Amino acid sequence: MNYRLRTKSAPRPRLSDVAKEAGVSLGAASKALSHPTTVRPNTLAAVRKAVSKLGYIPSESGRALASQSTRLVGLVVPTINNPVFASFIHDLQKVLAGGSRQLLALAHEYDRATEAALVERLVGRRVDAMVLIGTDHDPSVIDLLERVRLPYLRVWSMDDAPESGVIGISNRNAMHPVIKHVAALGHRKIGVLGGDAVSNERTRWRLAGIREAAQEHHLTIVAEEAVPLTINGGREGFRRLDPLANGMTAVVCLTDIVAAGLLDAARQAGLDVPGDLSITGFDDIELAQLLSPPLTTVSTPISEMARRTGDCLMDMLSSHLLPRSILLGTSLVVRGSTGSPRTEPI
Amino acid sequence: MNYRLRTKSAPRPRLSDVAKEAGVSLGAASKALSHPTTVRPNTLAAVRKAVSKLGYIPSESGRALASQSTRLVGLVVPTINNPVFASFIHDLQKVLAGGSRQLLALAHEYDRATEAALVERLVGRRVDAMVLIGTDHDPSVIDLLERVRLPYLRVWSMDDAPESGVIGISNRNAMHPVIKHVAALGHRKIGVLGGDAVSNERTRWRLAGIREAAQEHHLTIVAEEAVPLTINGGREGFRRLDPLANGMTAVVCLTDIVAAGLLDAARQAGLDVPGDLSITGFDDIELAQLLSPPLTTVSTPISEMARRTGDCLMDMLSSHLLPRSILLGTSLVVRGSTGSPRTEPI
DNA sequence: TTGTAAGCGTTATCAG
DNA sequence: CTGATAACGCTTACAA
Repeated sequence: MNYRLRTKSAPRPRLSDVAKEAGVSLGAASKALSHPTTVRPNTLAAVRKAVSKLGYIPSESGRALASQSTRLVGLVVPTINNPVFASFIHDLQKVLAGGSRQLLALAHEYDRATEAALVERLVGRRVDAMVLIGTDHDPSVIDLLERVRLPYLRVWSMDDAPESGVIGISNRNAMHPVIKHVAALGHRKIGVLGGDAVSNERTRWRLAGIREAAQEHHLTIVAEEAVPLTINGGREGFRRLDPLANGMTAVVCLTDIVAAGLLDAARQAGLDVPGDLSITGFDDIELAQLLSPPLTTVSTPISEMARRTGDCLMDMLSSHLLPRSILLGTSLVVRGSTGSPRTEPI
Repeated sequence: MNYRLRTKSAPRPRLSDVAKEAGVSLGAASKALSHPTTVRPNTLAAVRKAVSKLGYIPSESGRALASQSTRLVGLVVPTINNPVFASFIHDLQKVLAGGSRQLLALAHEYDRATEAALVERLVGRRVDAMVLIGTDHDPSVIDLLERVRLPYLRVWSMDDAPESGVIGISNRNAMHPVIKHVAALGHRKIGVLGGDAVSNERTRWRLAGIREAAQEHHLTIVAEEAVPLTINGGREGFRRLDPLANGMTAVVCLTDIVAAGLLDAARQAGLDVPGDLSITGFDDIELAQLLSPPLTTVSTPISEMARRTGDCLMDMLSSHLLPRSILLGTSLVVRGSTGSPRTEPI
């Protein structure tokens, strides 16, 4: 710390300065900038000239207060530090930019109370609309949103199939092809590795789908472990499941990240994948195809989800209509991490 | 689209409603909320009670206009869809949240003009401070920031070693250990794969470091290719370099992502890594250790960068002092993707 | 300590 | 089409 940063801070030009410079009234200047077609070309030109001469940049704060619109959309995600959410944010932001709105994204780190607090912050910021991940939230969250009548969308999961305001996949249904695939390869005893079912609805629904399908295909779920949804969580999961010792020939993971960690630990332990152990993931992040062997996983339409979320938001904001829910599809991507179990020991 | 979203929109309570409910003046209510210690306990209690009764949530718009502070920090990154920037955002946000500020992050997608436009948007939002990636920007960006006297920090690269306001690594120096390592393994002819040196200063400085070090260690750079900094860019890079045909035994990549793509393409082509080709990356993202073979790369202190950036921002905002620049260290992480070149054909 | 009142920088209404 | 003028919701001297 050494140099002084601001001295007297020459005040930034405001709209009234522009108006004065252009020789028009405040109102005319305002209209010239926000509704250029409703003023005379003369006026418009004069205002524009004054703007560039003064280097005027309109204050969104003032504008927000007067117009009751911040042009900000709030988003609360579990974490930004996860490729699925990062790319969702990235894509959504791109759509919103087209409508000259910006995305204010906050991370709750898988904590319900934090999520509720962040939503309140965003309400305080007077965002024009809000996007939440999933449909399972602290009751206070939805209460608040309804009370202040803030348009909101829930995305990612559509398992409980609400009629409107949700855009997402069926986590439950998404697991069926996975289990079918694993069963078809001849596996009979599997393990499952996911997040915390209590706090994570995606884990919960995927688990539900697995159980249904396992029953249908006469697969035995030897163990279900919950770990942090990180690489290290996956490694930890390998230790906890100890697949070989417990007779599993396949582990179904509820995210690619966790699968990557599990795969790493399995190979460190000298297992052959898929010879000794088959592994599946969920999300189909870029990493999945780069692993050795590349990961069999479920592809989720994140970009499309982002695009449709953006479109819906724009619609909601202009029409004040609540959009009908949208169910997006998923698909099984079979790669090298799954195969038939060895019938004989090596 | 079917249900009506808002009806008459009951107006949200404002501070004057709270004041009325609490039986105090507007000013007192304001002070009770923003400077709780400066009012009588009685008043404070009454205001708080009114707040919760009415479900009052202060408007940041109003507050921003009156206090001339949005509690928002602007950040412009190349892309959010890249683990290094995603985790930087995540970590920085966490630090800022501690100071009850929020991060508004925008992506310019490696386009200088877009970056300039985004900075102007953020200035329009009246963010309290701004963070830019790198020191190489359109002149208009810095001009604007200086003109409006907005505190800003530049992070990531510190190659041109400015005295203040920059937090980052030396990309140039970071490459020396890589080249030394490659040379020590016995390589003599290498290829280099990075982004576009014209628009990407990180690529430029890393390239500079490689050239210096290559000369020093008597390595020949057979080819330098510029590709998009994506997995597919890396794959494309493999085709363009065609390392074996051109006599290279190692390719030095300027980011892990690109290295991952190159590695994938190399293995697809049947090459043995590192037997036929050694590969190095840069960043040490999580992916690096999961590849097969795991990637030799340069570890960058992203979390520390984020933490120090956050701390500096807080300091700048409270003290109005421009922080002295900070140079952070990097380190070579040797893993399995580098080894001695085969002296004989197989 | 508390109340009063003057902004903060726009937009929007409503006469001219 | 333009120009006053009143909001918008809050902070902050200043006075009481």
